[in-house]
Amino acid sequence: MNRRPGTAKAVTIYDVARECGVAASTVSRAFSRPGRVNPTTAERIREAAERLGYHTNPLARAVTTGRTSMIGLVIPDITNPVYFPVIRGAEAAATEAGFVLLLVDTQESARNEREGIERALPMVDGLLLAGTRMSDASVRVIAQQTPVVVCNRVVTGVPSVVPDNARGIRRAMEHLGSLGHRAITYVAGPEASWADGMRWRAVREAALELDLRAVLAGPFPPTVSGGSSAVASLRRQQPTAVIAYNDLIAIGLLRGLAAEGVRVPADVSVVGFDNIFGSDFCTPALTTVAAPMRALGSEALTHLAAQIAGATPHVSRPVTLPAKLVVRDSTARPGRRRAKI
Amino acid sequence: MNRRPGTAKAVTIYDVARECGVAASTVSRAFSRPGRVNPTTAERIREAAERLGYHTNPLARAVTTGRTSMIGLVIPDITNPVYFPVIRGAEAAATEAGFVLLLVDTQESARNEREGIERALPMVDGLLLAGTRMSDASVRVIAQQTPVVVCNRVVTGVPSVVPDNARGIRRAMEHLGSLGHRAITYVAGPEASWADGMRWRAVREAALELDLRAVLAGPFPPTVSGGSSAVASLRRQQPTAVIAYNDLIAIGLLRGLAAEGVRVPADVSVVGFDNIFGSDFCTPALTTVAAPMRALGSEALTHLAAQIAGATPHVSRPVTLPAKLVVRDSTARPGRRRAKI
DNA sequence: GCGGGTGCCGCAAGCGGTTGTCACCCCCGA
DNA sequence: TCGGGGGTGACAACCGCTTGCGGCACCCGC
Repeated sequence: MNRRPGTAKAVTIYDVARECGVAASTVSRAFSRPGRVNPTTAERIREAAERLGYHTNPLARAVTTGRTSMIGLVIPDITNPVYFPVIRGAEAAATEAGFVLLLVDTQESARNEREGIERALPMVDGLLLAGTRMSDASVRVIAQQTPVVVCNRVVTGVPSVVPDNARGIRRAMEHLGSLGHRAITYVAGPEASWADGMRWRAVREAALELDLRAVLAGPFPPTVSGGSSAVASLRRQQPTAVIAYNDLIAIGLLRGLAAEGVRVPADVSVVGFDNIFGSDFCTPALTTVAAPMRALGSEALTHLAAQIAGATPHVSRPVTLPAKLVVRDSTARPGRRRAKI
Repeated sequence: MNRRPGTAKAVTIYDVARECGVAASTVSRAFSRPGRVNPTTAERIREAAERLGYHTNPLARAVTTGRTSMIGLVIPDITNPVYFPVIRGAEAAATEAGFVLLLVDTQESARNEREGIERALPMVDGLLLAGTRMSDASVRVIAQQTPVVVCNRVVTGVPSVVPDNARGIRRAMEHLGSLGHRAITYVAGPEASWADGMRWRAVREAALELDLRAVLAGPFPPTVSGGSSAVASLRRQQPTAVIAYNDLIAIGLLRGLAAEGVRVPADVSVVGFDNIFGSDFCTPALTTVAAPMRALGSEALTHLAAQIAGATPHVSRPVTLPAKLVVRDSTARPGRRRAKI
């Protein structure tokens, strides 16, 4: 460690060893493999280490063991509120499991993602891919090089943890159906998104089972402004109820609709997806399908840690966490349409 | 690198060296110190490295050089929307400068913060403290061990980058004053917060200069529910205008006020702080003091990188970035009070 | 033709730990 | 009393890369 002048040189196992008259290897073992060294010696070493302020250097350890105790967290857009709880969940589980998180924000770019992963790869024990934009094949390639868990998407052959969106959508459709809506428009997110395909399919299936009609609008960018811009295209379809790809779009919809004088929920009901920060204090408060994002993060990380520890990854089917419908103020019985939209 | 069975062994400088008949040290130099080796040899090496898929192992490098190319990003609460843009800014600047970010979420706990920093310390080249909860003295202690930049707070003796909150508040006070408000209540955040003290002081000073009256309410937790709970204590003071410690409190205020039938801005104007995600789509849209958080993050990281590269930290006074007032719908002329609050 | 630069590259010693191997000691049982 | 075995701890090699030092060519000028 070439510390800058003025900063003390880090204390090493050799210092500790000298201090209490044992070999460096004994010090090493005292920490990495307790039981392999006499309890009293170990105690002496531990005490000396404490006194000297010794901390084992994770980097040096990593060179020989190949294990860094770091996990790469790959996020498409750290600015997207959906990911906050998953980061938090992952962080908590990581410190719990003795790992530290390396952040890779790819800014929604596949190139950035590739480069970021490449840069992180040599220094992490595993990768947590939260909403990756890569192809299934690419993910599988990565997964062959290092332990990987995918979060919020399923890639066959790679351990995945996802919310039970189908069920959440089913609940939303039931809710809308019971309110008296006959046709539901799904306002789609980005085409490349795995989740989008999944959700649209779930909407169609639920529609079939519940004897409703499913209509597609979009795709739109999964942002507030994307949602606002969707209003125009909705004008043709005159829906009484829409389910948006996510809350960001739903909120954009709310704003765009309000700007055109369309009342929510009186004129049109809107359901969001994700229950993000803010979905409760927009106007009207958004009815939304809530996935347990925080649990998703921690669950994914726990699996990853297990896999790193040597557990064989469990890939037969994805870990599924329950999603629920949060009913708030943006849904109601269909009213007399004022044909304004 | 003890890679798990099934994964290929990483290729090293020795492989590359053998491949093109030079010594390993030459390969090393070809990458770390171009110019120190013959251009044609360097090219040959680079080409062989490419062919073999060689990537220099940052960990091994770190062992000898003591430089890891990692920067620790310490965030009190990753779930707080204020930090998203600073993370984003820091991330962008980090990759720009060839660093990677180690995330330390302290969950608002000083103990977590201490432990997290301790854990991160041996593997980072520097620390970016965004809104730390530690004491000035503790921060200075850390800063003696490793390069540190503090973001969104000033610690004397340690390089800091902060928004020009005083000026933002001044603008807000002017705005409120020109609307006709005579007394402004500051709804305080956590007492331990540096920013809170700073803001309250700025409110008082601006009040003095503008011939307004400044009133203090609080402290309250800097959360939406904290803001809601502040409504009760506001009832006594009957303010016509409040400035909240942050947008979270302001939004809570909005909701609590609405629940009691108090109209914003007709009965009371509210100004927030931070311009977080959601402050534009709450109802009414929040007038708020907007700090350039993203710039804060990137600026702080840039300074940190410079410091790591050997620049002497510039601590005489904090780097100050402009803040501005975003006027939206939550402020208006004081109306006839309905004495409901 | 020879001494002295200079440019390029190899040697080997680390950096701070980990770990396989082996020597040693002590205790126990025969 | 002696042999064997288990428990401890030391030695040294090694992980992949960096770097000080020095050797070797080659070129220049006198």
